[in-house]
Amino acid sequence: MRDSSPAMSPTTRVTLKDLAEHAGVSKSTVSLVLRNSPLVAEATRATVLQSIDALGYVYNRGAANLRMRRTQTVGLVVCEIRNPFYAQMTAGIDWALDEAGWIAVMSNTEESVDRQERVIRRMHEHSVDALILCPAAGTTAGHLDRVAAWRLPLVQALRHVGVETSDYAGGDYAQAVEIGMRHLVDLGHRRIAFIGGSTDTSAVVERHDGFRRTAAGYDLADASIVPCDQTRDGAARGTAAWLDTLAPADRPTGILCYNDVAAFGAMLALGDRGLVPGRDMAVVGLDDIDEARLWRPTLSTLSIEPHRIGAEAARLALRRINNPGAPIERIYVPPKLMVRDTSCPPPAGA
Amino acid sequence: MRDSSPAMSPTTRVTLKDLAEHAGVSKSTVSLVLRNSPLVAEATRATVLQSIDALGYVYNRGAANLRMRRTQTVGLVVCEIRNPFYAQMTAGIDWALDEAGWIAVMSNTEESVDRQERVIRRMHEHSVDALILCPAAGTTAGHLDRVAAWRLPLVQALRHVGVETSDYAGGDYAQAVEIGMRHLVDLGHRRIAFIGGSTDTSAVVERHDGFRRTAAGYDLADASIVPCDQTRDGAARGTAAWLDTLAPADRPTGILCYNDVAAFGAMLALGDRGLVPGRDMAVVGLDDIDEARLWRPTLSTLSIEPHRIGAEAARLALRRINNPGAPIERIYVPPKLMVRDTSCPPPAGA
DNA sequence: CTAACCTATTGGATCGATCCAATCAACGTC
DNA sequence: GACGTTGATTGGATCGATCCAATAGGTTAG
Repeated sequence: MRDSSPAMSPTTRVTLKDLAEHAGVSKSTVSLVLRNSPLVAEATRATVLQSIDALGYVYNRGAANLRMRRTQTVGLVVCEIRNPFYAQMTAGIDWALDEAGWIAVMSNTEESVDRQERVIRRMHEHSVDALILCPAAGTTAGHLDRVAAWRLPLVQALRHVGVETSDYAGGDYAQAVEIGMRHLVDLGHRRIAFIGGSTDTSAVVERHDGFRRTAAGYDLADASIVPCDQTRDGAARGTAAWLDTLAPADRPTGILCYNDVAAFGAMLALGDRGLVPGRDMAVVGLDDIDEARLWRPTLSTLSIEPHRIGAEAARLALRRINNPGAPIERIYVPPKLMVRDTSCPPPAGA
Repeated sequence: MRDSSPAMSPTTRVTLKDLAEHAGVSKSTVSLVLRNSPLVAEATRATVLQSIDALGYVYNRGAANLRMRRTQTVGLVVCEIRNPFYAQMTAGIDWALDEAGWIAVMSNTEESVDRQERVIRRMHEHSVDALILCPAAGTTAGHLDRVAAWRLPLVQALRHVGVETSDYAGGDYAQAVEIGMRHLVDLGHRRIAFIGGSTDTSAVVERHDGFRRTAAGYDLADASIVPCDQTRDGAARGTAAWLDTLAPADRPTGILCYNDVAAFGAMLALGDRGLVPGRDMAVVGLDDIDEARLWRPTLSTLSIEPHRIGAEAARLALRRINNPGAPIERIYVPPKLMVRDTSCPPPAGA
């Protein structure tokens, strides 16, 4: 729809007042039409709607926001958008906001707390109605007090620092480990190892504990944890060193890995020792990154569904905007098992 | 900094008027201090600054924007944020905007033109000062007319539909092909093939033409194009079928691929035929995705530097906001050659 | 005929900043 | 002592919407 009134001033925007004059009603009435209030008569509404597209009017949300104290925007602060995980989550948030007619003001912190503090303040200056935050590494609960003092609704996503004071949507890693373990047990494995995790961050502790707890519920011959860095190289070296300490008969028949990247590292080490993943040893990853289904052999893993987590986070944000006093809500999206090539029963000999 | 005035009303925000009363000056003066105008006396400025943090004042950009007709926001419309390429570009845009004190209103279109139209309008309603757009597949020049009619500054990034009417920042694919070719020639190769590209989209034509043009400049024994789908599987099948038609002596000694994903597919086909990439045949990709440096053998490729392209796009947007009448600017970021394991001279026999 | 009660519409105040012309104080000059 | 000049400050209009109390017309009831 091009602007059909060529006489219209090029520099200034068409306003509600212009519409009112053109339609021969008051600007209050025009405003009611814009918000499709049931108060206006059908005939009047039609006239106004005609004027709207005759003049090519565009709603000025900024002006409305000043009066309404609502911007229909949500601030989204991501710790690292280049990480496909967070990109997926971002897509999920954007999808859910778009459905509701909202839009996100976004910023990437690159894991810098300073930058995070800066953009959060900037977002508050822009009066976002809520904040969805993946806290940068090093964020403390104290940093979030400021947001609370502003009474700015906050939802943490995928990561959190203290889940007591704000809504949260994330993946259920403990359950993921549990499902992965059950999958291996169901395939007949009784000697299972967990590869990866050397620090004592919450992410590591959660998985190790999950592994130990689940292992205790089954009658296993072995359930050791191989601590190592959860990078490709770290897992490759860690797995290699550990395998070399074991007699073939003592080797586990299935391994569960900290994440998919670690799983690829572990598979490298297996390959070097002539062990074929999915035949000589079952391997299960965690995350379901793209490579998991694209490489050969395809990797069995647990999907954390970051897209869905993002959609849930957006839902929580909108909920809290509409009901600031609602009780804190925490959502742990259940993981989904993706069975692929590296799933197999224990080899016949074992 | 917690709010130090506990008596302050919890529901309403501190305004410039409150500051004025607290500091005993007029709101005009406070406004001047906020924009650090040289007009105010040093002593007055100090008093006002004290009041600012005594009351925990936060600037209301929405209100200012109504008067100034500037929001200090840029709309960012991405065709698919889950594609790491666009995620990188997004990070670059965000980085450059943050440096300048601006912020992005972001939305992902998932390649839907409808959704794109919707969010662009929404962004205009929010009065973004400029728009950075990676057009969704299927976008026509006509779609962009509306933006032009609104006089909303537009920058296209990474993709474009008609580069005549708006600023643009993207990668130089033709030059990338040229550099890749020269790299192979410098290594001693005289039989070179190009793998991938079956449609006649601009992206394919640009690369095929670049390949032919560059090939013509060298004295090569062979420079064939192997058209096939640029997916992993497509390139694997295409490469396999093509190799099987050739006598070993007629085989090229180096291949250049449509992109890294196609390169991985081609390497799969090579491996199946007992050819080791980086020893029996040189392979060069294009894009430099993460997998290129993470998998074994590591893949030589050309980096398109999407992060830098994003930063350039942001720069163009800010430039045009400040100078709407400036001439159209088009930026083609030069590709960077990443030499890795798959680079090698032709095998001794050839 | 008037009161009561809908339904549809409206004028003017308001949100929180900026902008501009006007004012005020202080000082030097003739 | 009147006047111009410079520097600092201010009141009030303004941006473009919403909100609210007021009102105009029309119908029905008593």
